[in-house]
Amino acid sequence: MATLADVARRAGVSTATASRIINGSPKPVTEELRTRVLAAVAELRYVPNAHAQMLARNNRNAVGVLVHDVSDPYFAEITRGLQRVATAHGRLVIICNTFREPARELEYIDLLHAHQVAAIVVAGSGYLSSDAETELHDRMLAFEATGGRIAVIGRHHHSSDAVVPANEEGGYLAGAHLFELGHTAVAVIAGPAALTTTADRLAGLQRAATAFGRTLHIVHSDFTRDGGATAAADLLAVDPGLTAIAALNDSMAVGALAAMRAAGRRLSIIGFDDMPIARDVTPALTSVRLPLTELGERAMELALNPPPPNAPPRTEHIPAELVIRDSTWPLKPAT
Amino acid sequence: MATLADVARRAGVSTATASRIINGSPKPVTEELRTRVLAAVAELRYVPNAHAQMLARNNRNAVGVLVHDVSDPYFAEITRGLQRVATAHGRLVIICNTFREPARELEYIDLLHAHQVAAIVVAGSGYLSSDAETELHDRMLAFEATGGRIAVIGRHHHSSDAVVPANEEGGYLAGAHLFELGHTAVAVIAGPAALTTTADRLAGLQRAATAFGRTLHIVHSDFTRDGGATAAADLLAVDPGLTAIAALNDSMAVGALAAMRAAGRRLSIIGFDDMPIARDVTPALTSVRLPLTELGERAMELALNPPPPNAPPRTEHIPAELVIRDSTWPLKPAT
DNA sequence: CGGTATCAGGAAAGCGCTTACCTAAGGCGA
DNA sequence: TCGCCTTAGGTAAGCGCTTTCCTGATACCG
Repeated sequence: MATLADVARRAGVSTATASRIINGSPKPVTEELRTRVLAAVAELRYVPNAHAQMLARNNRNAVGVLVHDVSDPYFAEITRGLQRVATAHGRLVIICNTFREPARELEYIDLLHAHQVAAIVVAGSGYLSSDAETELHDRMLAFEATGGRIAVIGRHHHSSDAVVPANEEGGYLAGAHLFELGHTAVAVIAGPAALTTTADRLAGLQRAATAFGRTLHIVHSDFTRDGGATAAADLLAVDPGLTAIAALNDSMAVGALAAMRAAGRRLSIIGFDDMPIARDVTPALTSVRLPLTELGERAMELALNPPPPNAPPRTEHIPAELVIRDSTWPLKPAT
Repeated sequence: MATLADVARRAGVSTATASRIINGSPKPVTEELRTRVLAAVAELRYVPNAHAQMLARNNRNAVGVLVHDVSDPYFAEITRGLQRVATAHGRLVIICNTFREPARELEYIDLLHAHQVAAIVVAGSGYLSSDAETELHDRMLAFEATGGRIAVIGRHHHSSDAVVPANEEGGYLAGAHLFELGHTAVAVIAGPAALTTTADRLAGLQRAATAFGRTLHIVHSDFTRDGGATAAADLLAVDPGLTAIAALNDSMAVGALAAMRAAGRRLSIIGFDDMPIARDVTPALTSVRLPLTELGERAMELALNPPPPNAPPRTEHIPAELVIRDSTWPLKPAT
């Protein structure tokens, strides 16, 4: 591994000069030396050691991202947004996949901290009052105390900058839509009860139910397609009178659609997030749209642009929007 | 930012001792000091500086991954596999999104090199004989020359370890399937002509066409859902006699399905990759399955387990498999 | 009781870079 | 001609760690 010293020796200059030339420092240098050094760099295939640079310069250039699972389209979409703006700022992005294990989140926060990242974006639902969650919060504070920046997406930490998707409002939108169509027997396929995202969306749905004087049949699943399919199958078996289902994300809605097809039933169904798949299933899925990529972009912007000193944490609300397609229709009075 | 020296001072020991205790070195230390140091660590919220550690230890622990686009389900799936085994080995994964720009690939290779990663996995199709491609190859060699390991997925570099999906065979499978069903007027919606993946899959299709004494109508698109939709719409307009379409990935197949629906036409259609969405569209998509997650896992294993010295590069072939669903059917003779 | 083996802990030399500071050589005006 | 300011380049002090080697103290042996 060629070092700067090798380059300097080969070019017959000091490491100081070599360093200046390679980094294009403002210090003037004769053309002669410049070409010699650059030639040495090329011949030795010299690549500077980033760790040494970080250490010497003491600047932070990378940013870390914590996601539950990159291969989940929900996070993939968010990640895309995060990466777009990070790249635009010339930042290296380190993506950490927690595989939905809270313990891994803690590990990764420290790891990113150790790697001197400039900022950490924590994406994805938090857990309702768990030990891991407060522990995480602690570490986030510790990281911020050392000058690092934190932005969270959809978490309920009110000490860091946050972009918060309108989960509750979205839930309301979904519920209101179904009730306005005349449905009375509606079930909700929710995500894991421990997640704040589940809780928030559910709260909105409940608010709609109350407003319309209705009740909801709630079951919990796991936000996956197959989980949604199973939940829907159970629901159809247990509650034959059901006319509509609200799934708390599109993956589960798609699963539910498959289950309904398998059971030969047709219920109105509404999803959440409006992921790309929504328009390609049959019937095309009505969904509560959340601009995922934008969520990521906003969060990265918060993370990268430090707020004025001693300002309170910034919060950016991202509205939800109902996208009506073919999977919901008015309930016809029983014939 | 607390340093080791701070911890040592606070615990009243030397940095050497502090370092040993924190890293659990085998050197024996009195319980007394151990607790003092650990207490200092906790009080100061000390997190070691990973850059300094890298520099001092001179070991490489991270691994880099180059993908065209994480949010593309194809790469998301591969990335998942990569990450699973990297995490199992306790490695930090740095994912670099090239946004399909060859120039960015070069940049990132150097960046990962500079960051002293232990290995780089280059995922995703290469370009047929472009300058950027040979340049990339050069840099890969330079990286390997410094002791770094490289594994490529589906690229035609025969100097590094590689896992190669059976693109050609898969193409043949797709073609043979369509021809066996009696289709004669079949079109192919290919990816960008410059990509090796396109070329390989196409070659297999051509081989099948030759074997069955048929010809193919080929159009190039961009591997995206909307690109596929546009291409299919054009195809339907230009060539009304078409009875089957082979799309070179599932995204385009899904788009084609949508275009056909819009045009009120029903042709047999076959996709490629068997991504999760394939079973959820209507009709469920027949597809040439490539185990994407496994592709990623294999590649990371190659990258992490160095081969015996001076052995030739290893190549792992991953077979393709035809998954027949509802989107392909026998051609009924025109009535 | 001297000598050596054992042990806990510290001093200090790097790891590869950046950069503040210094030096030597010209160039200039007076 | 002298003194001083540029200018081009070098010297060396870190950045925060790890680790080799060393020291002083204690234990153990004959």
